[in-house]
This record gives sequence, C-alpha cells and structure tokens, in this order.
Amino acid sequence: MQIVSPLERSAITSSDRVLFEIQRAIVEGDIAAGSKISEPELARRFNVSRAPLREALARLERCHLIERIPNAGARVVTLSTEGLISLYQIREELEGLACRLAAEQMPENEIDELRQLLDKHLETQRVREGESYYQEAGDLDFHYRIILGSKNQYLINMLCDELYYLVRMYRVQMGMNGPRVSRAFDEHKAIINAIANRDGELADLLMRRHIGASRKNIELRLQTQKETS
Amino acid sequence: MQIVSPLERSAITSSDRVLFEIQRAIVEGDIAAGSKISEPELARRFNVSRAPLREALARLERCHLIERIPNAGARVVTLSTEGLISLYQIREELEGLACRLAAEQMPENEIDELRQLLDKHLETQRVREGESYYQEAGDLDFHYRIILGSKNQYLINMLCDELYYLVRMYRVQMGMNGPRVSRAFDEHKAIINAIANRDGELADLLMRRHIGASRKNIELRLQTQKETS
DNA sequence: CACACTAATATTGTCGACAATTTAGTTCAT
DNA sequence: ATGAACTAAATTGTCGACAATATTAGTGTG
Repeated sequence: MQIVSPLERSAITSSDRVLFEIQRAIVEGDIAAGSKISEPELARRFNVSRAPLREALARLERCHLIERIPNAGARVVTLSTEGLISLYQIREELEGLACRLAAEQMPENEIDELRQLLDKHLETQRVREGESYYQEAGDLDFHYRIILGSKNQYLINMLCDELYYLVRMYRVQMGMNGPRVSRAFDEHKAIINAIANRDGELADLLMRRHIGASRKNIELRLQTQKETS
Repeated sequence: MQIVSPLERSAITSSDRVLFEIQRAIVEGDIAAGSKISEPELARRFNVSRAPLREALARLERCHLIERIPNAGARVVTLSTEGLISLYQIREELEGLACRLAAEQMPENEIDELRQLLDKHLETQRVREGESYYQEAGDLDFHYRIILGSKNQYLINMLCDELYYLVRMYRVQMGMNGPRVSRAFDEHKAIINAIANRDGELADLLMRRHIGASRKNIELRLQTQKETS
C-alpha cells in the first residue's frame, strides 16, 4: 500500500481551488459557523458553475466542516464545547495509536527532521512571545508529522484529512491557547524522545496525556460555563 | 448536538439510490476490488446521468471504498492483509472508546435491546450452524449499536459511516469467519455486562481484546503468507 | 390574532452537451 | 526491436438549462 500525504496536494481542477478557498474561509470564520450555504451565491463568488462547487461541498462534508440535508441545502457546522470534547476524545485514542506506530515505523531521518522542527518552534516562540497563532500552526504540524510517521494509511486519512481542518477551525474560532502553550514544547520534546527510543508504549501514553490535558482544560471551561448560566 | 444514526437513511434522491446499489455491489464483490470505475458505464447501468453518479462516487470515496485521481478516474480499493490490520488497529482504539462512553451514556432501554439482540443471535446461530454470514451481520450490528450508544457524533460518523462498509467489504471478500465466531458470543456477553454495570474501563478493555484477538489472527495469517511465498 | 392552506419564489437535484485532459494507438527515427 | 513524437479516441471536468423539491409570502378562515 502506497503511503500518501494528504497535504501534498495542489489545486489541479477548479473544484480543488474552490475547495481550498472555502475550506480556509470556514476555518478562519470568514464564512460564519452555523450559517447557511447558498450554492448560487458561492458559485458567483468564486466564478465557477455549480458542478465543481457541489463537488467541493461534498468534500467539505467529508471533513466535517459542513452538514448537508437532502433537498434542503448545506450549513456550516456549529461549534460547541461538547463537540470539541468529543473531538479530543477521539484524538486521544487515534494520536496515541499514531505515536505507538510511529515509534515502530518512523524512519530515523523523519525523526531528525521533527527534532529540527521543534527547535525552530522554540526560536519563533521566543521571538513572537504571546502570539499564539504561529505556535498553534506549529503544534498541528508536529502532530501532523507524527501521524504521517505511523504509516497507517487509514489513520493518516482520518486525522490529516477528515479531522485536521475541523481541529483547526475549533482552535481558531474558540481560541484554544492559554497557559498550555508553554507546556506543549516540553511535552512534544518528551514524545519525540520516546519515539526516537522506539518506546511505543511511552510515546502512546505521553501523547494521550498531552491531548488529554487539553481536553480537561476544555471540560473545566464547560463546567464554569454551566455554573455561570 | 443532535445525535443522528447514519443507517437511518432511505434513498431520497436518485444519487442516494445509486450510492446504495454501488456500495452493496462493491462490498459484495460484484464490482471487483481494484477494478477501474467507468462513469459512462455505471451511469448507463443504473439509468442516471453522470451528475448523480459523481455525487455517489464522492460519497463512496468518503467511506474508503474507492480512490479517485484527478483527471484520471476512480478505482475500487484493493484489499490487503496489511490494510486489514491497519483497519483493525484503528477499530481497537475507537471501539474501545465507544464502549467506555457507552458505559456512561447508553440509556437502560438501549442496553436491554442489545441484550435481546444477543439472545436472538444465539438462537439463529444454533439454527444455522456453520453459516457465518448471518453471524457476521449480527456481529457488526452488535458493534454498531454500542457505537451509537457512545453518543459521540464524530465517533458515530467515523465508525458507522466512514469505516463500516469497508469493514464489511473485508469480511465478505477475505472471509473473516473461522473459530473466532463461536467465541464472539461470550465476549459480546461480557462486554454488554460491563456496560450494564457502568464499568467503562472494563468494557473498553474487553472490546480492545475482542477486536485485538481478531487482529492477531490476521497477523498470524500474514506470517504464514510470508513464509509460504 | 393565530392558524391552516395555497400560490409564488427560490434552491437543490438532474440532465445533456461541450471543453480539457488523459490514455491508446500509430508512425517514424534510431 | 525499442522508444519518442504525434494523432485519435475515450474519459473526466465544467457549463447552462430544466425539473423536482423546499421555503416563503400571501390569503382566508376560525
């Protein structure tokens, strides 16, 4: 089975182009969460007919960014704290597995590259202290590479294609930064060390903790939400 | 967040109808694994234009039954023992999680219904001794219901929509029956008991073992494959 | 004033035709 | 005979128009 990275993709067809643009717009919130999607409007806006647009919509549904109802149209997904927790529960399991597999499968050169990436992140963090955006992207990139390192094609598709953009959307729009950002580096470092030592069990555990800590933060927020209301 | 069961879906549009028919054909092997998909041919065969057919193809790609290459067309996925192992690795994690959540979230009446389902399976197994097909469907149904019981919408979508048919395809075409079938009942019973006792940790563990045992069988088969060749 | 029903409007689903691209086949040169 | 370049055929991608369905506005009635 040939392993393919989902992000190594350039816009071949005009349907691709439209997909990327709408995807970005939804993730960044330019197209508001929960808003209705009008095919004629979007087709005009991106200068394509409805055929490639609908193709793009089908792929947006695939990565859980929109929901479609037959004969009634599509809506951008609505974000909720409960949904975010659901998402993190899944990530804990799947990315834990990814780490375990990466410890077995990831070639040395990829591990080295990942180390270098971490060092680079450390520098940019020092330089751009406080600006979490870059760090966020970097964090996702870190996770991304480990997933690719698992060499499990289904896992790669699910995490890097079908959930990746939804995770980004939650981060961008619900502002997942805070005190965890600073800790993340150390945790990343420990994870990559475990992988380098080919200790899959430990890498698995550390990644679960890493994501689980974020989830618990969110659950905490949910509690205070409920108390306030 | 409204919880929706993916299998509660009837063919609304003609794209739906075509999707269901092709889906069944691929799973059963009527359309051979690895074979190229011709849009004009399928359109004629199912008496629709290419528009709804392409819509159906997009959704088949979503559940990993076909792979598309821009400007080059689609192929039915090829099955491999390695792929099956990859799939089971993911199922172990996700269905383990599903059990843990089901132990927390599944309402009593659903648990009762699941118990009755198990009893019914036991009868049909006695009656149709040896015929594994019904049992297979039943096994999937068992897993299916627990997943729904987790009340995690992303998890439900991923397992019951995006992976369900691929799992069935592997089972039908690679003939996953054998001695495990008889054990499955006892394991199912233990899992449902754990859920009924609201012991999520145990239910999680048992489900991982349940699926893990199947995976190890497959890995064993892979070993003998390699030795023979 | 609320509600049910109907008519008008807008949106989605489907079709057939055309454009762009890939694939298959043929010719020619080495 | 092998391989490269070109041509022809077939396939995929895109378009605009029409049909089917859902939404909205309007009307009348209790």
